[in-house]
Amino acid sequence: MPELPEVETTRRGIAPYVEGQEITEVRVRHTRLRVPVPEDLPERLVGARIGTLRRRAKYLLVPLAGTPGTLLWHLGMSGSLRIAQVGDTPKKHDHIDVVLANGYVLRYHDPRRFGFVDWLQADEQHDSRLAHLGPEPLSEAFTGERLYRLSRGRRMAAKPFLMDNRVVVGVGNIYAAEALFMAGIDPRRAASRIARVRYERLAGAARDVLAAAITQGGTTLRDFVSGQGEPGYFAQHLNVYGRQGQPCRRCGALLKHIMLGQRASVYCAVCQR
DNA sequence: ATTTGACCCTGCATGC
DNA sequence: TGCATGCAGGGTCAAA
Repeated sequence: MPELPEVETTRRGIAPYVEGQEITEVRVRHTRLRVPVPEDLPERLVGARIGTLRRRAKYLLVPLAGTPGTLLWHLGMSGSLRIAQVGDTPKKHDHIDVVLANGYVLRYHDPRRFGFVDWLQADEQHDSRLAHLGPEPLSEAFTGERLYRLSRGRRMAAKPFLMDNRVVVGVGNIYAAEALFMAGIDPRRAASRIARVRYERLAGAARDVLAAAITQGGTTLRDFVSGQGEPGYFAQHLNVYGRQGQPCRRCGALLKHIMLGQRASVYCAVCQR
């Protein structure tokens, strides 16, 4: 899926086309997403106006202006939201269309259907999906000190620890691998056995790599596209993800590939300790 | 309590 | 060419 930079790229890409627009029609072609599409989606959306889009972790929040209703949209592993024109023929796996008064269509595409769209509980603080999320990685609340404190007594490997949404949100498989490389930390190292100063480096690395990826419009591996259908250009900046067997850009050693928590992990055994 | 593994689903690359 | 296998930007739940 889209990790945080890809969701943020999507939000920025579609916002100019959808914000302030009235919804004139909703077409649901496939209701069986990870969470079934709410049956009342069309009737509640049609006639409503879209407010300012927000993002929390990898969720996109779509408020309906002047009402307490807000859509919670998650792109799963293979989901994308794109701007289409009225009349563009839907392709395979284009599951939902939100037709707007300006002639554009917000179109949801998701081959694997791990994503979903659902109503956010009126109170964001009490929504079970958002309530226990850790801080945004680009916020002041995300610090090396926090990583250090939460890691005490945790035997799990550093990489799955960094990908734990209660620790910090939005860091998925690509950017966890990249941040650990930048910080020189072995992804297998027990979280409890990493010193405070090294966590400060890791927090800084995670912030830097996510910010750089947003600037580049995200990472396109197979199928990620922005709201306007553009790929992201961060893939060419990846140091380790997907580069197993290739030379480390820093020391030249061949990058290793292991599985950690069911996820592929690539790292440099020389630079990461 | 923490941690691991299975699972949701389709598409694609690989190997026989 | 066909078929089987395994893996892919995530998150949730049960079981160990």
